[in-house]
Amino acid sequence: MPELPEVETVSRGLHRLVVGDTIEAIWLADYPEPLKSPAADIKAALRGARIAGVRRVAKHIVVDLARRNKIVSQWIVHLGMSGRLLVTREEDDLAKHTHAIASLKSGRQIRFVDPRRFGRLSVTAPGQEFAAAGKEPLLIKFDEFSRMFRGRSTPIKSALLNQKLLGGVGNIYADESLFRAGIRPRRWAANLTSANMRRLYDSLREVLREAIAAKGSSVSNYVNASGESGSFQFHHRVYRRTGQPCLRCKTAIKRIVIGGRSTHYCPHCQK
DNA sequence: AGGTTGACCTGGACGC
DNA sequence: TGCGTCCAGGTCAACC
Repeated sequence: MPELPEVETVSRGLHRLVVGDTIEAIWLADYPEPLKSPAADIKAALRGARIAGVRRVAKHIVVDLARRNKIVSQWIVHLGMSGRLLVTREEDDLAKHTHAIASLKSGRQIRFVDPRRFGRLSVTAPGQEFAAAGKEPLLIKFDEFSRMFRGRSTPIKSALLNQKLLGGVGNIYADESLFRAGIRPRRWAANLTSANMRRLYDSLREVLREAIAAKGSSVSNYVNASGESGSFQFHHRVYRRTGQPCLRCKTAIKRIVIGGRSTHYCPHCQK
């Protein structure tokens, strides 16, 4: 479900709601799937820790945990396809598929809910884990962006989704940025001209910024930490618009499969 | 080593 | 109502 703009929205909301609060207790469901770290490690890292901040790295939510004013560990949440991280009151009804609950000193709770169980929870030492991760699309310079895709024998759509290259781009924003750049998703990354690269770089950053401003896309159940939907789904130009007229030229939007992922594009506007 | 595929899950939409 | 099929915002391990 969540790509960079949705994870950014959840992180900001969580930060606003819980920064400075202290985790008093942690409950983990009695099965291992969502846990990338041993349950005992997660409990030990969270219990008694103060939340120094919440931020986003690629598609990960990182909760900085402090003891005696020093950040000593990071709680890392990946939402997978269907994960939600919600700040609730203690007495609020428990959603089905709630896998973890952190109870806060303020009386509220952070709940991790994830029907499909593709999401993951882990804890690491500060600074670890992300050294080898992909570059942030909103921070990377054009030269490096361009160099990253040069010589790759794979469709540009697949390269955009490769989290070892860029971190945070998923299926919606890959399709939307390729539409804005006028590039066919099946074009090989290696065959893009530098003008193509420039348009893709600008389009990707533009669509991500607009989506963050709209608090993300809610195509099925995505909600932020307060349970509110985003609105960027109303601004999608190709994603899940198969058969509908292109907003620029009226040609029917096509759906194909690239790397096992649904891919939407305009056969007239994208070359 | 880089690239591709299928497995991992639940649930909603749709057709019969 | 029910049953089958297809689809869904993402990764990974296992293959070539």
